[in-house]
Amino acid sequence: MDTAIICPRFESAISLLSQRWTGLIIYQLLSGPQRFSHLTDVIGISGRLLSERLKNLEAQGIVTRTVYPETPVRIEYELTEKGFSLKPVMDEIQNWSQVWIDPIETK
Amino acid sequence: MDTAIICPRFESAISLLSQRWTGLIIYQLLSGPQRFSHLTDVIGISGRLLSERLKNLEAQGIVTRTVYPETPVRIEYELTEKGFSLKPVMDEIQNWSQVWIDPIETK
DNA sequence: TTCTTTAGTTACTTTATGTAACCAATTATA
DNA sequence: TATAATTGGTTACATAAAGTAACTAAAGAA
Repeated sequence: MDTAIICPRFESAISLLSQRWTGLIIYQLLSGPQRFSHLTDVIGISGRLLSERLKNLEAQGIVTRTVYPETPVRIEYELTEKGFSLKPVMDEIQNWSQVWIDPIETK
Repeated sequence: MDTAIICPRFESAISLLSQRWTGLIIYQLLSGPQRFSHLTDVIGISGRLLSERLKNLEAQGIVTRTVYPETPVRIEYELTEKGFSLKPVMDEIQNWSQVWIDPIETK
């Protein structure tokens, strides 16, 4: 019985990225702090799910939420160091996609 | 209106990895060809979903399926070059997880 | 007072996933 | 000959997650 077990830390990390939208949110935030409505526009996610995902990412220390009490209120989401350090992962996904994904079928 | 659009190839790649189990299956197959039942055991995925995912990965040219008509039949799943070239992505996820995931809470 | 804007939330429908029982093919065993 | 064992699935059904669209709170502007 070759019961080679998968590294729990890897499993935890991949379960984060396996959650729908999470990878895209992090990727998008790599280009700097952004507000809620901008994220919905650019990513194409609904407010309901974006709200849920951002709360989750905040709870995991990947994203911070900052309130600017202007009018109307401005709230910005930004990657923490932990979040930003996912850049090499995103870069490799980008690299792979440039080589292997046909731009015509793009899903 | 800053309608910066997300690269469609990146989006396509991340939607692949955002599908539950897909990342783990690819990661596991990086260590060599493996059969159906071994994958269910190691990954902890049900036969129903493993079957679905493998068909999908095969259709995308990421995995091949080989039948060995022994007794009982042996069927092996193996990464293609396209699949194997996701190794750098998996390596970076691994790296990140070693630095940022606390082994105690592991999800 | 009514309107706008941002950042959400709520209620409801549709899709994806989890679970467990079942099936076909093939050979070994009683 | 009938029964069992093994692999690689599939089917049917229950539960969880995601999609959709309407709604809300806060706060200043018209």
